[in-house]
Amino acid sequence: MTTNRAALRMKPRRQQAEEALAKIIASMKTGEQLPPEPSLARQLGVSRATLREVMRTFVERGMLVRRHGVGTFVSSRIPALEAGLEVLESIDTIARRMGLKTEVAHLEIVERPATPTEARGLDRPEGCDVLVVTRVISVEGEPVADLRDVVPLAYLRARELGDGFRGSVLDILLNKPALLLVTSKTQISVAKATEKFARRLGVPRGSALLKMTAQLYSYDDKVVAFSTSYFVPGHFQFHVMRKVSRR
Amino acid sequence: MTTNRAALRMKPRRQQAEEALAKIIASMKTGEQLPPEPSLARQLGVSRATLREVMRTFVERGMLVRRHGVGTFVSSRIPALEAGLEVLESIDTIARRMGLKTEVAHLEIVERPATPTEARGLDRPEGCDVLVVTRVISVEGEPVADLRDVVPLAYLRARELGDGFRGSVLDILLNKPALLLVTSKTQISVAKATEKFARRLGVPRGSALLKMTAQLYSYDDKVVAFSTSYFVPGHFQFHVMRKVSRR
DNA sequence: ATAGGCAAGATGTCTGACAAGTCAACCGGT
DNA sequence: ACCGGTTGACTTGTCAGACATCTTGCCTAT
Repeated sequence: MTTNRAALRMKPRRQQAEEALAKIIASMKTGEQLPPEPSLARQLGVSRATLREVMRTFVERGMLVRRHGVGTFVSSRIPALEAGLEVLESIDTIARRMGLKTEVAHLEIVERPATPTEARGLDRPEGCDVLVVTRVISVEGEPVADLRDVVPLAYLRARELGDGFRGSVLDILLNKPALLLVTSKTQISVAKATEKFARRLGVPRGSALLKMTAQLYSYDDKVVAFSTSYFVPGHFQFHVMRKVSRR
Repeated sequence: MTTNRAALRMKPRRQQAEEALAKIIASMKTGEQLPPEPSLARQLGVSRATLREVMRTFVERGMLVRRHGVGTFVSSRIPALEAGLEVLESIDTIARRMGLKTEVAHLEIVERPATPTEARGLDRPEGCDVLVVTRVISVEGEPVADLRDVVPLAYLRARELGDGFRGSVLDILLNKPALLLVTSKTQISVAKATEKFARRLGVPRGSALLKMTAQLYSYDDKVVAFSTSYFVPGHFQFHVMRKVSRR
């Protein structure tokens, strides 16, 4: 077999170098200067051209600043993405990284036709069949989020959510190699807790909730999932690193 | 004078190519394939290595997807940053782009020692002298945001805010070439309108507001400004494009 | 029909060179 | 002693060409 499976393909050298450089950056203080490109390339075992492509990604993320004729400097090490919004991750993944335990409550999994709002969010005809997963996520016993994911049946069926379902539809979608998810567009707003949400989240009725709605896009720009989340403030700290518009 | 001023320095070829490629991408449909690198490089008048660095930035932003041995494809054209959070812009700039008029009310400009909270946000000793600018921004007559910017006097003085001050401290800081601002870290949460905010923003007391606090960093990672903003929901739609964590 | 080989064409990487910017040390004239 | 320009070392920016590797589809031998 000449075609090798994606799973056991070796990492491209660029990616190896990227991880290695990330470690180097993490070990340096802010404002410190990196070694010159030629020696850094030798150190990482790649050519200067490849190294420069790698560095470009870090510049794009705002972690490195280059000054022509002077050098390359560590700008701000985004601290291993604590709960930053640049990268889409499931609450479960974030909580696990912070060493916290999550539980699922009020779990409800149904297959039914999409409502008009859901159809619009999915960019699909109204009434198309979708899988709807609703649940409340608790971290260390405290309810922190009310989540609803809507996915067309073509992408996910109810039976694929095994009994070990920990509440993350996203993690399941990410593990379907055929989908090749790329980006998510997340809208941010606020909402007041209705009677129902107040009861489910254990907060006073009318208290302010952080509301996020998101569309998950595959590489060909199809909407794979449409999700609505309500977060109880104070439990998760969301932040986003923003680039200053370049001159 | 052998050293030329930053203002009239020619754009590096990479940046020219970046802008040209952005236009090409914008003119293409999603999923469409780009020309091969060699011909694209010729078309843009740069070498393949430079073109690849440029492409890397678009890949990093999720606008291009590359498949080894196959080609490069247009993924999703982030629609010319409507009010996305990836790039830091002033409300004034956003509103102007949308063709709306802004006004400033309750403007208050004082120089005084920093409060403990402000000092912590600025990562400076408590009581250091700062410039504090507070105001309410209205768009088309409707109050939409209550803003407070805190800047150490070393970076900005009250007298630098001319009489034509349109409410954007950010735009003034961006136009100070010596600062070289790079990134901003913005925390997102919610708050309920207190008596004071309710009156200033013309909303019922206790209604939910979107709260953002941000630190503005210069290239050497000094905090140049610390700002707190309260947004009336519904007037601005904030969203953020999130990358899926790479495998 | 089908499996295997093969070649075309795409991205991935490397090498070595030169261009351009920055900074500091140096040096001559005042 | 001071000031101004020059030089040179060192950095990032860009280039050209070559080869490696991956994917795909065609084409042939079975």
